[in-house]
Amino acid sequence: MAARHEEIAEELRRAIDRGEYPVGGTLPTESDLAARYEVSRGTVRQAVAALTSEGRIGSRQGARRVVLGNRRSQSFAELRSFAQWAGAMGRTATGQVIEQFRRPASDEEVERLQLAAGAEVLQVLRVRGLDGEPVLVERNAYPIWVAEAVERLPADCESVVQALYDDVGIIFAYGEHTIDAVAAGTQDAELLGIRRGGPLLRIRRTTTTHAGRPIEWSDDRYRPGSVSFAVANSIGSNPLARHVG
Amino acid sequence: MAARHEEIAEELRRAIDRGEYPVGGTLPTESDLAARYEVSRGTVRQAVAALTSEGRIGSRQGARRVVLGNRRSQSFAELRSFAQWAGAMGRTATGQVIEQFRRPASDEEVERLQLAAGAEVLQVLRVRGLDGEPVLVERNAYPIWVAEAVERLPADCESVVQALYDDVGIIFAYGEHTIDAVAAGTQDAELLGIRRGGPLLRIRRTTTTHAGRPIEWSDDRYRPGSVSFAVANSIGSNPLARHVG
DNA sequence: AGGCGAGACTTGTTCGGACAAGCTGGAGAC
DNA sequence: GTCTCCAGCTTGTCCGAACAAGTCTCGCCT
Repeated sequence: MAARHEEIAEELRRAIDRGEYPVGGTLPTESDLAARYEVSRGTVRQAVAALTSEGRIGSRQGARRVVLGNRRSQSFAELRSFAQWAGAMGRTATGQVIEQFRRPASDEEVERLQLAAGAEVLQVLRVRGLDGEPVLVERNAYPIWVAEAVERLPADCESVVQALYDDVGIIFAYGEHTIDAVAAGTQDAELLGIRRGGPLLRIRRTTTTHAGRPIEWSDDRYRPGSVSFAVANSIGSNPLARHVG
Repeated sequence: MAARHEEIAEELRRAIDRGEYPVGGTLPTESDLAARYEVSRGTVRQAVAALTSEGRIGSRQGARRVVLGNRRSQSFAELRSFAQWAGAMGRTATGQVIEQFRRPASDEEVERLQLAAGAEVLQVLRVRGLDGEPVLVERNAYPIWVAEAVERLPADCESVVQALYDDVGIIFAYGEHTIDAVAAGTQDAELLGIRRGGPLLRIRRTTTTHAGRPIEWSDDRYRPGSVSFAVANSIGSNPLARHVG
C-alpha cells in the first residue's frame, strides 16, 4: 500500500494527464492542495517534489508552481528490463543468446564489478528483438555469484531481470548509465542487419544490489532509429552529466 | 548563502570524495549526523536526499545507508553551456556561427516552441570546438522574442547562454533532452571532419524559462568519441526513459 | 501612463515529535 | 553448526508550527 504522498503524486499526474492542469498553467497552492487532500503541507510538498524531479512541474520560491509538460516517467524496472518496457507499450520483446562463456575479467570489468584481480566473469552476448526485428545487441558481464543463475536460464529467456528475481531473488536496485554513439563493427552490423560503420547508440551500464554490490556490467548497442532516451533537468536538479570520451 | 541542508550535502560529498566514507561502506545514521551537525533529523534527511537522487548514496528503509560511488554531478548550467562545461575541465571551447537566418517554423518547431502557426524562428547553425578540434554541430531554433538578442551576438560568441543572460536577462531554467544516434550527413561530416555515414551522438532538447516558456529547440550532434552522457537511477528514482524511435 | 513600493501570497527551510515499517544481529533452540 | 525469532536499530511518513525568502499585484505618486 503506497504512502499517502505517493498517492497524491499519482493523482496529480492523472490530473495533469487529463488536462485539469494544462501545460503552461499553474498548480493549486500548497495550502489548497493540503486542504483538498486533507493532509499537511509537508505531505503535499513531498508529493509535488516527485513531479518536480520528473520535470513535469516547475517550482520556484514565491511563485506559483507551473505545469511544464505531461511526459510520463518510467520505473526503474521498466527501463532496466527490455521485455518489461516492450510489454508496457504493447510490443513483443524477444531475446536470443548468441554466445555465452566464462573467461577472466578484463581490467575494466574488474573495476566495474568490484572483483578481485584474476576473477572470472560470465560473458553473455544476446540479440534482443522488438516485434520480430533485431534492435539491440547486449553484452553482459556477470560476476560468478550471478553467473551460476544466468547459466541456468534458457537461451531464449524473455526477461533475464524477472528470471533472476524469481530464481534467486536478485533485486536490481541501482544503475549507472553512460551513453554515446559508436560505429557498428562487423559482428554488430551482421546481428542487427545494418551496414558496417553505421551509427549505433551505445549504453554502458552497471547495475547493483540494494547494498551496492555490482550484478552486471553491460554494453548495449541499439540500432539507429529504434530507440531514444529522454531526460529532464532543471536548475534545481540535473541528473544528466556530460563527460569527455 | 546556501541553506543549511545544502551545506551539509556538500560536506557529505566532500567526505565521500576524500574517502572518509568509502564506496561500499555505510554512512553514519541520521541521528548521528543530526548530532554532529547540530541540526534536526529532517534537515539531515533533506541533505542526504540530494546525494541519493544523484546516485551517490543508496537508501532503504530499516537498513544503513550505503555509499554507491563518488561520481560528481554537474549543475544544470554546466550541462547547458558547452563553454562552461569545457571551462570546468580546464579546456577551451570555441563557437562559430556557420549560418543564421529567420524562416517560418516547421511543424515540430511550432510544437516544441509553443508558437502560433505561421510564426517565424531564427535558425542558427554553429560548430563548437574543444581545444581547437570541432566536436559538436549545434542547430538552434529560437522564437522571435529570443531571436533579436541572439542576432546581436558576435558570430564567434563563446557562450551564448552567458550572453543571453547578461544582455537580456534570459534564464535557462528547465530542459528536456532526447538522446539517440544518427548517421552523419554531408554537411555534418564536413563540419566535423569525419566521413559521411559515420555515427553521431544526437541530443534534441528544449530549454524553457522559469515560467515554462520555451527559449530554444536544439539539435546537437557530437562527433563520436568526443563526449558521453551519464545518468544514475534507482528503484526509488529513475530520471531516464526509453522511447521507441 | 508608468514606475515604485508595500503588502499579501506563495514556496522554502527548519524544527521536534510520534509512529510506521523494514532490516539486522544476536541469542536460543534443535 | 544451523536456523528461526525477536528486539533493537534505522529509515520512512506524517504532523503542525514558525519563520525566511522570493514573487506578484495593487495602489499611490509623479
